[in-house]
Parts: sequence; structure tokens; C-alpha cells
Amino acid sequence: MTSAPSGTRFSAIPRTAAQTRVLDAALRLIAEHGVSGTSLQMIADAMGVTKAAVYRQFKTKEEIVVAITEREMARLEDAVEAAEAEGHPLRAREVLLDRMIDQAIERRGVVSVLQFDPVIIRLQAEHEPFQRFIERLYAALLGTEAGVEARFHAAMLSSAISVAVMHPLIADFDAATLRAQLTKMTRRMLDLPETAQDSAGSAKSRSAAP
Amino acid sequence: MTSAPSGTRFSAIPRTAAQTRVLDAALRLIAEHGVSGTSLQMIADAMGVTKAAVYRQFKTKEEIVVAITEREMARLEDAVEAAEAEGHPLRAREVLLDRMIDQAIERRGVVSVLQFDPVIIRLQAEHEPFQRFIERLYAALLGTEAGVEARFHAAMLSSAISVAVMHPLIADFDAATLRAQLTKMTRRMLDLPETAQDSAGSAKSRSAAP
DNA sequence: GTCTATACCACGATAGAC
DNA sequence: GTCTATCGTGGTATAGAC
Repeated sequence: MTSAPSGTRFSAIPRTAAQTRVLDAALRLIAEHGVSGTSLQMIADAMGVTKAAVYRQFKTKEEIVVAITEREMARLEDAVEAAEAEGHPLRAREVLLDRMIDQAIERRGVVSVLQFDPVIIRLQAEHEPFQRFIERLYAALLGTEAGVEARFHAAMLSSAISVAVMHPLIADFDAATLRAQLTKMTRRMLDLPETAQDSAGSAKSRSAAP
Repeated sequence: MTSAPSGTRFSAIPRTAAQTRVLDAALRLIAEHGVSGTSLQMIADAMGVTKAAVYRQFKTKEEIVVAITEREMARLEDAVEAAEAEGHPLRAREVLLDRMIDQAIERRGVVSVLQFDPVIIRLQAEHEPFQRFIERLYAALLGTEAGVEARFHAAMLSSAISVAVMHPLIADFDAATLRAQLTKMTRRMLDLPETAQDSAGSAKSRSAAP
């Protein structure tokens, strides 16, 4: 505990190649079946190895889930830090939202699973590093104010972004269309003026789907 | 099949008192642990009976999950029908959104679980009555148009509403505050003018949280 | 008709020996 | 890395008590 770094940096956690392979396979399966619906056997089969081989890389199933969560949070961590580096809280929020949209699109389907799986929710509540990071994320999302409306906006935004990207109604949207619409909508939700770039993006996107 | 009613009416499915007790207990547990994370044993324990007693009411676990989904959809069914009864599609959408907000608040936490659990998602894809109903719901939500923007709006709204109500940042909101904020936000997302009622609601709500 | 007692088999995570 | 074992628990099933 004496060597514990003051700031939790998920990005700094080292993984061997074998561990990374386990995490990749596990994430794919968990995204499809949920944590409880994914067994070590399934992970092993997907990797073409035995259960014992998986068990060698991570002592328990929970460790795998923790590692997956850490890896996913590491990506968001970069976004939060980029936002915190901005001087102005309003500008910070914009940067963060932009990055969150990027990531939600880039990892379409994955983000929401991690956000809604009951097992992962419990894990996040139990592991302090996760808790601390989430609070940091919320802080950046809230900016300076913390009233009813601000909190509602932050809640609505952070949930809507990660969920909308995997909605069946827009499953056929390409990344560019999605990003344009999401950017436009988040700005509207916050009552911010649309940027010229947004309008161009959303106009272009209109031709992207029949 | 000859006796199958033309319109699927989930509301018309009869349940005995014993079955209802099983569904109540199961829903609570599933909302907390997910479908895969909930065993017949847990359901039985929660009811203070044995596994066999549960098994007597529903032959399989899947039947329980189907029944739960039917029961929850029956509630939405009323909302969809009320919307369809409106002449104007725009007005229909407003009515539906209003009811969806009501239900998301009333059954806070339950709606989103059913919407995101991998097992239930698979079930919905496999059972045609569920599929048909969902399409009906989307149709009412889309109104007349079905372009990129309209679909995006429908997706964003239907996901955001059910998810936001259980977001930790606003877990302390009371029902009235939630409803006011949700109504206001959905109107803003659709670029509709705010109603006097909304403003009053959101003003009142401001005093509901410190 | 509803619940209990009990059993069955497959599979879950875990573990140590190879 | 694999093989094999352990041990609990999953869902399913039947027979019989109230």
C-alpha cells in the first residue's frame, strides 16, 4: 500500500500478450451474453485452449472482469485527462463529450454492456479505484455547477450516448452519420448553438442512408 | 393457430395468483442480477418455497422470462394503443412519449434491465409477438417520416428515457422532478416548444433537491 | 391444486499434478 | 500450456404429502 500511486492510472496496468488475448475473447463474449452468461469454458473454447489455460492467466473469473473494466476505463481516462487539462470547465465538458462520443462509436456495443451488466455494476461499486474514476468523470461532465438541471443533463447525456449507438433503429448508421447526429443532439440537449461543422456533418450524413 | 387473435394483446394473458407471485419475485431478482445471474433457487428462496414449487408454475426458466417480458410489454401496449388512437401522428408521438416517461418513472430500474439483458434481447428477437410489438412501438415513435434524423431521434429518446431514470447521478430525484426534467428534455431533443406546464414543473422541481 | 422431498445430470469455477 | 479431479450449483424431473 505504501507504493500505491496517488492517482489511479488504469492505462499503466501492464498485461502480457496471453492475458490480452484472454481479455479480448472474454470481452467479445461478455458483450454478447453478459458476464453471468459467459463461462470460462466459453472463453477457452473461443481461444482454442482449455479452461485451465485461461485460469493460468487470471486466477478467477472476477479478475477477468475487473481487468476488462480497467482496460475500458483506461480509454476513458485519457479523455477525462484531456478534459481536465482544459482551463475552462465548459470547454472541458465539450472536449469530454466529444471524446465520449468517439469512444462510444469506436467501441459500439461494448461500452453499453459494461455500463449495464449487473455484475459489472456491482464490481464498480465495490472497487474504490473504479468509484474514484467515475466520480472524476462525473465531475468533468458536471463542470462547475451541480444543481438539479446540471446533474440531469450529465446523466441523460452519459447514458444516451452509450446506449443510442447500439439501438436497432439506427444499427445501419455508419460512424460518420452517428457522430454527426450525436454531436448535434448533445449540443441541443445542452442548449448550445450548433457549430458550422455540425451542420455540415449532419447535412452530409443525410445522404449516407436511404 | 386457428384461434390466434389477429392482434397480439399481451394484456389479455391470464395468470393465476401463484404465477403472479413467481413473476414478482423473479422480476425483482432479475432487475438486480440479470437473467443469467438469477437462478430458480434464488427465486424460490425469495418466495420462501422450494425450487419445485416454482417449477410447478412455469415449466422452464425461459417461460418465466417470457412471461415477465409479456407483462411488461402489456403496460407499454396500452400506451401504444392510446397513441394510435390519436388522429395526428405528431400528437400520437407526444402521447406515447408521455406514457413512456410515466412508465419509466413508475417502474424505475425495471424497464432498462428488460431492455438490455442479453437473454431478453435474444428472446425478443426469437418470439414473433415481441418483434411485432416492438415494430408497432417504433412506428408510433417515428410518426410519418422515417429518415435518418427521425430514426435517430426515436432511438435516442427511447433509450435515453429508460436509462436515465436509473442513473446514479440523479438517483435521489423524486418522481415529479424526474418527470418534469424528462418531459422538458424530450421536447428539447425534438425541437418542440416548451409547454407552460413543463416550465412550472421544472421550477418547482428546483426546490426538491439541495 | 399447490407445495415438499429428493434425485439426476451437466456444467460452473477452482485446483493441483503433469 | 494440458489433464484430470473436486465440489458446488445450475436447470429439470418425479412421486407423494397437505
